[in-house]
Amino acid sequence: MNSSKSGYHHGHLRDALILAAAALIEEQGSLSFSITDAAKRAGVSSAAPYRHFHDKQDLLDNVRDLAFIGLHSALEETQKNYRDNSDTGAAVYAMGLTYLNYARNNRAFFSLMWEDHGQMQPERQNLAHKSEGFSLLLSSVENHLIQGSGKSLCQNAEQKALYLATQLWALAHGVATLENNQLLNMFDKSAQAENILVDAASALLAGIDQVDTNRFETQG
Amino acid sequence: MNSSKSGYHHGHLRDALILAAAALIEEQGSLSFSITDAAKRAGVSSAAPYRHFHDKQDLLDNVRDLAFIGLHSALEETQKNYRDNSDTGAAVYAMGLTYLNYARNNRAFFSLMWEDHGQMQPERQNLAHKSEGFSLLLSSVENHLIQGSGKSLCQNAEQKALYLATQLWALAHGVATLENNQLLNMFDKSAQAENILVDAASALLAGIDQVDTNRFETQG
DNA sequence: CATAAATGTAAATGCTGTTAACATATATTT
DNA sequence: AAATATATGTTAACAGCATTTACATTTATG
Repeated sequence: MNSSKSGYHHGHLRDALILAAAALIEEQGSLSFSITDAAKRAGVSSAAPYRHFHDKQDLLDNVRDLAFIGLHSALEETQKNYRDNSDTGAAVYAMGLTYLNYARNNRAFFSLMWEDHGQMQPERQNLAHKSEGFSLLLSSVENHLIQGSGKSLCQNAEQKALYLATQLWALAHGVATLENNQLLNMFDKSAQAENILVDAASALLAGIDQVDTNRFETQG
Repeated sequence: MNSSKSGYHHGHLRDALILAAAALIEEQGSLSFSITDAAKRAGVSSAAPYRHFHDKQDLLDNVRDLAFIGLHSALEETQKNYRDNSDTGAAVYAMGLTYLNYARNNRAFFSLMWEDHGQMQPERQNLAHKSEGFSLLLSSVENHLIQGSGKSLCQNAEQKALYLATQLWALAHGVATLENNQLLNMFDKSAQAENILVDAASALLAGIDQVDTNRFETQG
């Protein structure tokens, strides 16, 4: 398992190519790197990658997996920091802010994670990674709802949490996406993404009991 | 100004290329059409487009303009339909739903409009089109705030409307983007994009007076 | 140790955006 | 109307790209 056993065989080419691609994406801020460049960076010829990946999309899929791991660990860290905090709402906001900050600090990765760049096959979606991140947000929301109601979750409360978490995700995703494309403060020059996200999330958490409870009552 | 004056000169090649590109984008659901295909569809050689567009991005910029016109007229139509409706909140929701429906019915256009596909120069952004659409949402929000307070907008109310409109835009954009990438009901299978958007927007409109008024009071 | 499998290389293919040299139609000037 | 400049088309070429094929070399296996 040496790095360069012979000078001919690489030893860790698969991993090296994923890291090379990730580095190129970060540096160039876009997904339009070439297989040739990634191979060059790993020190092999431009055909070598095809021994480890079916095509460029396959390589990108593996970079995407890496990106999801990064986001997931950031969310996990945030949730850990709020474990003993009695302000369960603040924990929910913090999850949203972590999402926003990840998007800001990893623009191209964030785009790669969520955007369907033309020809994504369903099998390549990797639902596991996506659901793991959402589960963390969901548990924060559930924790907050328990705190708010004074009792444990019951009846359609689980569905309520699921619905609220989806709303919060959509909100955070919109803020992060617009911010990343330099659109969010195009009109309101003084607006800050963090404020917009937290204020809107506050309204969502505050409004959940008033507005749309009926949707869940009348549904079962 | 004939369609084909001589068989050699096209007559309306510039417009024909924009329409051909738009058609290819719609058909293929992505922006990865080739100049050659667009030229072929317009009945000219693959080098002819370069007499009318500096490069492919220039052609895409013109397709984007077309897409913005489509969204703007849809929003304008919706606003017109709610002009004499006393339910000003419903008008705001309708603007969001129009945005969502445009995104659904024009996936690739929607992506082209907002996403920075790698190398967008600031000059090519066409701020006018973007701000025109936002202005329509903003006026709907202002109208709702006037209705709610019983008096006309005063003090920092304009800024409040700007801030709220930005929040609503981010929300609608997030819902539309996640929905277009088949992510929105990945976890909550029963969730409908329309419900998520309207319910969350309701909470935003309901919560604006309670939660973050202080941000505007302490700011001036 | 022989041989199969894995993993590298070089060369070729076809598609792409783009440019250069050239041809023809249209507009303008005399 | 003839001469000429400009606009707009063509064909042929270029480099860069993803990908494949034929071949070479190293590693693993019986």
